[in-house]
Parts: sequence; C-alpha cells; structure tokens
Amino acid sequence: MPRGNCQGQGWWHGKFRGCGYRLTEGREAILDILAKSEGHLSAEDIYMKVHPKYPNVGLTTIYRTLDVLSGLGMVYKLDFGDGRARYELAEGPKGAHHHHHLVCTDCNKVIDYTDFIDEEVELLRETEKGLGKKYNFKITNHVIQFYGLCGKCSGKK
Amino acid sequence: MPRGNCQGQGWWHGKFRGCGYRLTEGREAILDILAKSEGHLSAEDIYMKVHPKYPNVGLTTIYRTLDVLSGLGMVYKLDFGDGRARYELAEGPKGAHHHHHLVCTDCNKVIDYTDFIDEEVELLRETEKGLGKKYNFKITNHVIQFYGLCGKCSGKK
DNA sequence: TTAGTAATGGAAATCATTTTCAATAAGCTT
DNA sequence: AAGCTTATTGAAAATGATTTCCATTACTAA
Ligand SMILES: [Mn+2]
Ligand SMILES: [Mn+2]
Ligand SMILES: [Zn+2]
Ligand SMILES: [Zn+2]
Repeated sequence: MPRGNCQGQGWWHGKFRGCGYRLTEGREAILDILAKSEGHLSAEDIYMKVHPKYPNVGLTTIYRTLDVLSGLGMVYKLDFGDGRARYELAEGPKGAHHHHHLVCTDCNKVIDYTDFIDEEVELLRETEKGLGKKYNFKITNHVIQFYGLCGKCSGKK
Repeated sequence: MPRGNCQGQGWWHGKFRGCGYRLTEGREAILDILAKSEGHLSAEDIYMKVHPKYPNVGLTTIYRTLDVLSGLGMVYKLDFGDGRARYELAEGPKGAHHHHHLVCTDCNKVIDYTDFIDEEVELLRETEKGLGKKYNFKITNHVIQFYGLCGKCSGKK
C-alpha cells in the first residue's frame, strides 16, 4: 500500500486508488463540490454543500478528506487571515488554472488574479531553482498574496 | 485622538504616541523582545520571554499589543501553517530588512531569504500597481512564501 | 485634583480543528 | 457470493489558540 508522495496522472479515481486510498462516497462528494464550486470554501462551507445530498457525511470526514487531498497536492489549503482554512482545487478537470490572490484586509473579499502570472511564474521558477539549490530545499509549492483594501472598503469612513 | 491609518516616521515612541496610543511598559517590553529576538515568535513565545522581567504583563496584553502593532504596520503577522500566528518586526531599528520565507512543510523550519529579493520586489511593485488599478485595490502588503522539504526532511524515510 | 478614557489581566467563552473509539464499509482473497 | 483485513467513518469529547468580559488601574488633559 504505497502512501505518501503519489504525484500521478489523470483525474481522481486513479490517483486515489493508486495511492492506496479507498474511494468512498464522502470523498467523491467533497471532490465534486470542490470541482464545481470554484471558490474558496472552508471545511464548514463544504459540509453545508455536501450535507443535503449526503446527510451521513460528517464534518470530521470533511476535515480528514481535505487533509488527504492537500497531502496529495490535489487541493490547496489557504489562509486569508479570517480564522479558518479555505480550500480550492489545485487543478480543474480541464487543466490547471494557476492564479494568485488579492485579499481585502477589511471585508475579506478575495480576488483570484492571473494578470502578470506569466512573469511571476517565470521569476518564481528561477527563484525556486536558486533557493532550492542554495538552501537544499525541495520546493513543491508557493504562495503569493497581496493584501490591501478593496474599492468598497477604501472608501469607507 | 487620531487612530486608524497612521503610517509615520521614525521609531516607535513617536509613532505610537502620534497615533494616539499610549506607550506602556508592556508594549515596550513586547517591542523590545521582537526587536532583539530576530525570529518568528508566537504570542506565547513572546509571553515567555517577557514574563521573567515583567511578570505582570499578561498573555491577553501580548495579543492585544500584537494586534495594534500589526495594525500600525510595525509588525507582520505570519502563518506558516503550524496552527499559531507568528510575528516579526516589519523593520528593525536600522532600516528595513525585507525578506520572504522558505517553509519546510514537514518540520516547520522557516528560512528568511533575501536572494532574488530585488527582482521579486521590482516585479511585485509593477504587479501591485497593475492589480491596484485593475481591481481598484489599495495594496499595502504582500506575502511570498515557498513551501517544500528542507534537506533534513527530504532525506527521511 | 478631577473627570474622561485607554489599557490591563485573569477568568470565562469562542470556535476551528483534532482526537477517541466503537461501528462500518472497501477492496482483496477465497 | 462470502469472508477477511484494515481503512474509513461519525458522534461526541477534547484541544488549544485567540477573544471577550469586566472590574480595576494608569494616563492625559483641563
Ligand atoms: Mn483562488
Ligand atoms: Mn522572517
Ligand atoms: Zn473590502
Ligand atoms: Zn524540515
């Protein structure tokens, strides 16, 4: 039963099974919600969405599954500073959609942006290579977030 | 008593007072610890260090002060995924020391790096300008972190 | 002084996430 | 199809970082 690092091929059935995980109703439900919701959902958000159709899937399973998924690199666990973790699919059914985030520190609005992504990604690639070598790190991921005030919030009091 | 956004001049006495905050023993102690510790301290870490000398400063005050400080932009509140917030001074007594982070997802070791900082900062400046205009955001801060396995952890089992 | 208000600490409350544990279900082997 | 092994599960309880309460104290300005 090979666990651990199982970067694999296609979509989830195979990936899951290939890594020794069992494919259960709850796990599929969660993945489905993540795939179609296209947002930044908290564990509880997901629970709310899964519950109507699968009332027997508990919050604990949501947390556990999210953990497995982010361990497999299928899901990113994000922190926007609002006290709860948020999750998004690493890549949709039809390929990646790499983006970074713009976060309003006042109302917590989050914008996905892809502008400048190419330049950023290129620089990141080089940086990762350089840092990896210099500090002997095997870099697998990065986070770039800009914080500030959205239009609505900067025109407040 | 002008509160809120008080981006100011020099070092803390002035900044604090200028923003209508009172400079108290506890606050000074916390700032001192942050200034000399040069790490990524949690609220409790700070409490531990402050307590011997100022046994009458409570954890609650640590949290409150840290909040004020990050509100003033004097301190960065960081999340490395280990379940507690960590703090670092935004700029030391002798000027800024802008850096980004390299985080081991296994042992939570954190490395401050300044390599590539110039290129990164330049790109960030442009990106901020572009994003700010396009999304009508007043960007005040950014976070760049690379995640991966440190040498020790990548050579594990 | 004196009043007005900011700041404090200790205890209690919050609340997201984890842990425990007995029950159940997946996938594999007959 | 039935049995077996063990991953997975849900509910409830535990955890633990951060907040909130509130009565008390410390500043500041007039
Ligand atoms: Mn996103
Ligand atoms: Mn740092
Ligand atoms: Zn906003
Ligand atoms: Zn490590």
